[in-house]
Amino acid sequence: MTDTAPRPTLEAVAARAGVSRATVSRVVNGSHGVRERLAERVRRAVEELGYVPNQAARSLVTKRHDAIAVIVAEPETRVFADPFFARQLRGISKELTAHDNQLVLLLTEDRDDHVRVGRYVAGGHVDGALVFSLHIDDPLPELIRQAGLPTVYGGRPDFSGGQGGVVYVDSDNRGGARDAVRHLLGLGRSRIAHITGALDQTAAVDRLDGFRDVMADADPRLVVEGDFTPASGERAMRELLDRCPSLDAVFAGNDLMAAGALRVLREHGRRVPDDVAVVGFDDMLPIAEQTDPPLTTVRQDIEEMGRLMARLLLRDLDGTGTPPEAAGAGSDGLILPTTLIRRASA
Amino acid sequence: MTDTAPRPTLEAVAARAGVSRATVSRVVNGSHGVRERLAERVRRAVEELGYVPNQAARSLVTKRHDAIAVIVAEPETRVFADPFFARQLRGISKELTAHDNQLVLLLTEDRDDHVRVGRYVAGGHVDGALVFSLHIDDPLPELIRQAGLPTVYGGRPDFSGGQGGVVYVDSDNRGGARDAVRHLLGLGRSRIAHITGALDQTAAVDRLDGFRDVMADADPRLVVEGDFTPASGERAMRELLDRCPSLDAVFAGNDLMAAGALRVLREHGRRVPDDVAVVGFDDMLPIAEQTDPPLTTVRQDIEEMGRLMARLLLRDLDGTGTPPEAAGAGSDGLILPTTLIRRASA
DNA sequence: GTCACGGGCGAGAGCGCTCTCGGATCACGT
DNA sequence: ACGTGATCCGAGAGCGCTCTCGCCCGTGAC
Repeated sequence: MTDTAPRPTLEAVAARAGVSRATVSRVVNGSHGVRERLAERVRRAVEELGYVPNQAARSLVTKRHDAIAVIVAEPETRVFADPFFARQLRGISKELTAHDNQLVLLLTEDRDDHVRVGRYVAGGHVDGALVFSLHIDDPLPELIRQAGLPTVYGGRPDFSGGQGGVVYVDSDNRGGARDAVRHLLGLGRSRIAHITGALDQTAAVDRLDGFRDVMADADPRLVVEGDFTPASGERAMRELLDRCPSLDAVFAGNDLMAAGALRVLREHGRRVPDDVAVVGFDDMLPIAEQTDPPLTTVRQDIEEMGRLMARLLLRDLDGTGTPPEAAGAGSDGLILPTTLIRRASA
Repeated sequence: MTDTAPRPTLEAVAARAGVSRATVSRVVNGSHGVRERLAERVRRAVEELGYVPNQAARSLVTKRHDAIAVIVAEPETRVFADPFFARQLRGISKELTAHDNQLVLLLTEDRDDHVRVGRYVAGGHVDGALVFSLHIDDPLPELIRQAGLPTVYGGRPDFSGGQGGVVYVDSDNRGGARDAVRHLLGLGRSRIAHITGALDQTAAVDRLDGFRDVMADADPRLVVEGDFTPASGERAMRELLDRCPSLDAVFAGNDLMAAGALRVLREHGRRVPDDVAVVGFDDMLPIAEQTDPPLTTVRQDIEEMGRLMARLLLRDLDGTGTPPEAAGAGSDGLILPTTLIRRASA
C-alpha cells in the first residue's frame, strides 16, 4: 500500500504561491476579485502540489455536500428483472456528474432499511434525494418529507403529498396505453383484452386507465390482473382464453407478461398476430426483440427520465429560492411521452 | 418547505445532558469508560434532541469517510443488457450498509470520465473502491493504483497489477465452461461448437479456455467469436452451420448469444435439443427461462460476488494492518463456483 | 496635493467533531 | 488518615476549509 502521503492543504498551496489561504480559496472556487497575475501563480501552485480540496472541510462550513441520494425501494422483483434501473441510473449519473455532484446509492428491501435510510437522509449527509418507491404502503416518503429534504420521485407516487404537492417524473403510461389500444383498434380488432400489472403500482393503474379511456364499454371479463411477471402473463392469458375465446387482441401491462401471453397463445394454437394481436409495454430489451414474433410495444425513454429527475432536483438545489413544490401549482408531475414501436406481434 | 431547523450539535447535547462534548462523543461512538448513569443521560438527550452526528465534521478529523466508491467502467452495452449489474450492486449494498458504509456510485463511459473518476478517488473522498472494469485498454486501474486506494476488482482484471498483485472476485468461468462442455459430452454429443464472448474481456477468454480444456483437439472451425450480444450469437451460429453442418451441440459464451443461436437453429429447421443441444452461460433471467426451449446454462451467484467484494474491501479497511495485497501471495483472486442449471435445451 | 472611494487581499474566527492530556474522583490497602 | 492506582471526565487544541471584516493601496475628482 502506498504510504498515504499527507495530501497538501490550502495552507500549503498558499505558502507556495506566496499568498493567503483566502486568496487560494477564491481562486479554487472560481470567484472573482483576484488579479490575474496572482491567480495564475495560485493555479500553478495547485498544479504542482496536486492539490485537491478536502470535501469534508468544505462541507463543514458550506453545509452543502454536492451529493444526492438515489433511493430505490424495491423488494427484489422488478429492479432485477429488467434493466430499467440501470438505465435510469445512467441518466441520473450523467446529469449529476455534469454538475459535480456525487451519487449515493441506497437500496432498500424491508421496513428496517427504510428507517435506516430515513435516518440517513435526515442526517443531512446529502443535499437532496431521488426516490423510486413504487409500492403503496411505503413509509419512506413520509420520513423524507419530515426531514424536509428536497426530493424528486421517479414514477407517480401514490400519495398526494400534503400541502405542497410532490415533484415527480413519469412516463405517459396512460397515453401510451391509449396509443397501444388505438393501434389495435386500427388493426381492425374489436375484442381487445388487457392484462394489468400489479395494481398496487401506479404505473399499472395508469395503464389500465388508459385502456379504459379507449375501451370504455369493454366487457369487464376482458381485463385480468397480473403482477408484471411472465408467469402472471401466462396465467392471465389462460384465464382470458377460457373466459372469452373470441378475443382478437391483447394489450399486456408490460413486455414480460406479453412474452408469457405469447407462449400461451402459441400453446393454444392461436397465431400471432393473425388470430390474436399482442402489444406490450416498456420495450424492454432484449426481451421485446427476442420474442416470437418480436413484440410490438410502447417504449418509454428511461434514461431521459433519470436525467430529468436529476435536472429537476439540481435546479431546485441551485436556485436558492423556489423549492420545487412552490415552482408550479400543486403536485408537479413531469410526464414524458411514449412511442409505439411496431414489430411483428401487432 | 420545512424551514431547515438547525440540527443540534454535540455541544447542544452536552449542554442538555450536563456533560462535556467529549463525554457525549464517547457515548455516541460507543466507547467505554463512561459510567452507565451518565451514558444513559446522554442517550436520552440525544434522543430528545434528535441528534445525528455531522459526518463532515467527523471525517475532517478521523480521515475516514465510511464511504466506498463503486466504479463501473462500461461503455453502455453489457451493463444495460442484463441485470447483473443490479444484482451485484444489491450484494454490495447489503454488505456495505451492514457495516454503515455509504455506496458512492460512479458510472463511466469514456476516457474523460475515467480521468474525472481518477481525480475523484485520488481526492480522498472515499475509503476504498470496488471496480468493474472489463475492458483491456482501461486506464482506470493504473490511476487508482497511483492513488494508493484500497481496491477490489469485480472479475479477473487483464493486468497483473505490478508488484503487489490485485485483489479480485470472479466466477469460475473456466470451470463453469468445462462443466457445460462435459455435460454436452455426457449427452453423447461429440461435434461441440463454441461461440465466444468478446475476447477483450477476461470472462470470455476464461470460458474459451474452459472449452478448450475439455475439447483440446476440437476442430478450430468449431470456435467462432461473438461479442455477447444476441445478434452476434445469430451471426456466429449461421457461420458455424455453414462451416460444420454436422455439429450436434453449441456452448455459447452467454445466454444472450445462446438465444440468438436458438433462433437461427430453428430457422434452419434444426430441433433443439434433438438435433443440436445448446448450453448458455450466466443464467440470466428472465431470458434463460423464456427461450424456446428453456435454456440449459451455467449459473453464477452474482449477488454473492458483490457481497464478497465488499466484504474483502471492508476487511482490508478495518484491519488496520494487512492490506489485501499482502494478505495472500501475489495476485489474490477469489473464485466463486458456478452451477449447471439443466433445462430443456441440453 | 489632498481626500474620498473602491477593489484586491490578508487576518482571523469558526463550522462540528475527535482525541490527547491532565485533573478530579473513588476504592482500596496500609 | 494517607498514599496509590485506576477510572472517569472535561478542557482545549486542531482537522482544512470558507467568509466576513477591515486594511491597504491605487485611482480620480477637486
